[in-house]
Amino acid sequence: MKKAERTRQFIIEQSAPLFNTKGVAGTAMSDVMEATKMAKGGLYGHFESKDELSYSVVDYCLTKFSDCLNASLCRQKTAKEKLVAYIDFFKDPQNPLIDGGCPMMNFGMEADDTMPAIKVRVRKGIDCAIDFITGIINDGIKAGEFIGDWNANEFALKVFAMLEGGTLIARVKGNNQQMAIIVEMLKTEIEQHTKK
Amino acid sequence: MKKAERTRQFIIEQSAPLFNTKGVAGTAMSDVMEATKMAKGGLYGHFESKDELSYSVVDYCLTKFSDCLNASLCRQKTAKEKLVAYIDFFKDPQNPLIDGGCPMMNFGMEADDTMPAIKVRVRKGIDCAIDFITGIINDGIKAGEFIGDWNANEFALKVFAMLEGGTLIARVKGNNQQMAIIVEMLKTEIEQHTKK
DNA sequence: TACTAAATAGACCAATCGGTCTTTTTTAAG
DNA sequence: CTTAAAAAAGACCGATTGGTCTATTTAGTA
Repeated sequence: MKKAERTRQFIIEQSAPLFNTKGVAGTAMSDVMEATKMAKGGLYGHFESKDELSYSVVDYCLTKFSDCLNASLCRQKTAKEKLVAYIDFFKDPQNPLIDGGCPMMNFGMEADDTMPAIKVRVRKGIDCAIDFITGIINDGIKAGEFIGDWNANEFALKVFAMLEGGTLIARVKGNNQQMAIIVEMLKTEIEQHTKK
Repeated sequence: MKKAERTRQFIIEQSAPLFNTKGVAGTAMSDVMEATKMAKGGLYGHFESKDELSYSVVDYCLTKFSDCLNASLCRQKTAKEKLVAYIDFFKDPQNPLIDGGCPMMNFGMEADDTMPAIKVRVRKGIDCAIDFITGIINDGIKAGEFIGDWNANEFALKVFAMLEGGTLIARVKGNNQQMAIIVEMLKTEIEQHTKK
């Protein structure tokens, strides 16, 4: 990897927590300068605008999210274990993977009306997330772990929506009490659809 | 109501859609000037800072949300009808009560790490919302509409989390398909806990 | 080690930011 | 209608914004 490419990646990684906590509009290039200890000229040699940097940051956050999730899940063997691991991945919004919380919610809510380029990235992230859960459930049905008439799509959607809703509550309230209940409810529902 | 108070309210009402769509950081006082057709001096006669205006806007949005919800629910007689009406209130995130979508999610996500004064307001809003659902369910249990061993708190939390998660999905994807499924799932679960 | 190309620094820019203050206009009571 | 007070306008302020450009430093190769 060339020097330039390494530096570019370094800038993205240092900027990600900033954008994810303060938002795109709330993050100034002076913040990025401080976080990277680089001068303005250095930054603009790698990104032609703050917008372009923000797109790269969103891509990085979503990819990191997906990568870590995958890494966590591939340690599990059965579909049920994977499903539970997926849910547990969200259970502590106070200590998120990237400072600021879930990038899908952060960037999604900021971008929905005003930043189409970011909105489309988040949309793909959400689609991937739900499809991923659906896939695990269908695998479990095929493997005979789960009962056959479980609607994989519906439950995947329920899992994702409840986890994101729970993230909102936990972040705003500053504790994970409600999130813990949500996680328990989801696990109970998984148990009810597991063959004995 | 004095002139000053009317003007103050006018400024808040005109600003609410701005802050709710573009965010606090993304909304400039020049935007508020344009929306209200007022000059800077006029605005700062009613609010000592942009921050103070933003707090009033958040309060206004949450109050409007709560008021409209109450108005919608008090038209219903039974607890079940109220519960269904509550859910239906969220079913079309493409056409929200206030431009920009759900203020709890919009302001909550922007404020969670950086704006404690807004965060505390949203926290109260979320608590009220969940308590409100819990109350409806408990009323329904007492009235004999719902089965007795239904955990009101848990289901209230589920309703709120799924609706907020569904709002995120709908806003980012630009359609209500998933939200419609979520609404259906919730109604089905209500039906399952209704005495026949 | 010398040299060339890539990478970075930082002075600089116009535009915009949130906010102030004095002047002017509007309001409402007598 | 007069008048005193309230409300609004808009010129103005320093700070900060995103972004440019040239001089300088660094990196890699012959």
